[in-house]
Amino acid sequence: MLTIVKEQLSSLSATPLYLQLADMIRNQIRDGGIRTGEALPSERELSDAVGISRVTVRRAIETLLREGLLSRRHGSGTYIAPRIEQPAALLAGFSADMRNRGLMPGSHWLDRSAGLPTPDEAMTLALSIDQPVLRFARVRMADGEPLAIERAVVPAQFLGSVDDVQDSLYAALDLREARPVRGLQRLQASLATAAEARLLSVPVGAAILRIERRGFLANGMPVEFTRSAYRGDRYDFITEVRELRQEPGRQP
Amino acid sequence: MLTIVKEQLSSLSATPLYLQLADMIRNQIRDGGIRTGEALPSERELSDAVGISRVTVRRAIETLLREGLLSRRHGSGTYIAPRIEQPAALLAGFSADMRNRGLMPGSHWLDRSAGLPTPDEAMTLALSIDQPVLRFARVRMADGEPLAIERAVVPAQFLGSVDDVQDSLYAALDLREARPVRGLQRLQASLATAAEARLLSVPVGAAILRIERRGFLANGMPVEFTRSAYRGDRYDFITEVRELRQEPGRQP
DNA sequence: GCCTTTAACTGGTATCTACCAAATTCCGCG
DNA sequence: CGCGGAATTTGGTAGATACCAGTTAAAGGC
Repeated sequence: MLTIVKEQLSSLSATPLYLQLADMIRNQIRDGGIRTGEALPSERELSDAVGISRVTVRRAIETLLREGLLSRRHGSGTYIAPRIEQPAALLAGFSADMRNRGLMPGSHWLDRSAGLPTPDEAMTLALSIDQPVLRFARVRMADGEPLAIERAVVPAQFLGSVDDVQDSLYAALDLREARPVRGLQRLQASLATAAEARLLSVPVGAAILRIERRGFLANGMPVEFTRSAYRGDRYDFITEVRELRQEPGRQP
Repeated sequence: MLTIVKEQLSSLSATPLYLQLADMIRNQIRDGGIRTGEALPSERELSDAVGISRVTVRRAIETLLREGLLSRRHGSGTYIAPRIEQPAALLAGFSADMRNRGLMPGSHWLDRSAGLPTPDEAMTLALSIDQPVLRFARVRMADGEPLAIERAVVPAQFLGSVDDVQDSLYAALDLREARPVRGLQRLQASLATAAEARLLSVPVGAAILRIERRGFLANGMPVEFTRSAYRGDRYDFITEVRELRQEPGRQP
């Protein structure tokens, strides 16, 4: 049973009502107040139980649908979706990714410098070849063991100097309000070169997962171009795919 | 300049108005009627140009925002997002994936049989060990060359018999209205075993991209468990990542 | 001339209302 | 008792309206 407390919603708050309601429902789902498969109260019930309009209730439900927490069936009701594991790769940087997996992130620097873009970097970052970029190359560790080599290139305009990046590139971009909200990643299986093998302490010819990521701002401007090489024996990449049109589902 | 033809919208049509409008705008963007960066007419303008309410216009725009075609700025306007390539892996089966890449899909069967699930198959498909499953194993080809080995397992309840699957597994599932709408994929780099090397005509120890996919219905029921081995030298996997909260973007 | 203020845009949230369409429930007929 | 069909309940779409909140550009004052 879902218990919605009318008094917890405030139209004076800065956050919109529909997000407040969404949070409320999300928390109750997380805290186990409602079992999976169980139905939510109908939109009309919710609406006048909480004293907000049905349209607003629907908006709240829609955000939760998009997160995959609920599923709707026309004519039947709105149900709590079965617990699903979150894909690890939700536009998280390496540090966040590792923490999600319960591992201790670490790194040591290979290179941190300013310079000019190579032709293909200029191309993918939509720069002219005289606009400076910053380069960050690190060996990334998980629980003290080398896991990946990461080489990031960022247009200098988005970061003051290379020293702004201490632990996390994304944290530094966040401060400048230049955190990417969208990314395109390319994954490929390959073999370790001699240099990579040495840095990752694996034999030459070991399996390597190469990930190339481009990060974009909301307006589409590219901010990040990162090429990584992950140890194939220690790392797997989880991703979620959906249909574009998310229509109401069926349920027996 | 965007030209919206009022007469093309019909409230009699089966598809809702907001989707009709979204299609209309989407087509004009694709056909290059409007340049990237350019602003759409304001919601109010659109609204009374087409003769539909602003709420409906907003719904149309929202679906295009989610597809990444538009970006909105509070107080400023709605803009065409810069052209972005579509991620190939949009819950497409192998055949559709290959056609997207401009390659001719093909396959030859290794196995097509009914049986009982192994313990880990039963686990991931949420079956008991006495519920029958169908197995499909194929070598997948692109333009006549072997590209991947694909082994799919589907609970028998979702397909009549193994003969229902001719070319495409997804087409067969579609007919029974059991097409997955959501999938979780796990990618890992690895090396070719002797058996794989023979089937894919690569040397033993070549780079292999292993993809494990679980497909789910809208209600969360698992319908598909597929393990594939792709040639690392011929295949790369493209994926898109987003922030959960998609808020309006900034633009200079 | 420049800077500040103000007014006129823009999208963002929220209301009430009406009706359509899919599922389910209930009831009466055979 | 079983089945079919009507009534009810659920979500889905669409409208008109009001006001709030950022942005931008024009109007005003210095």
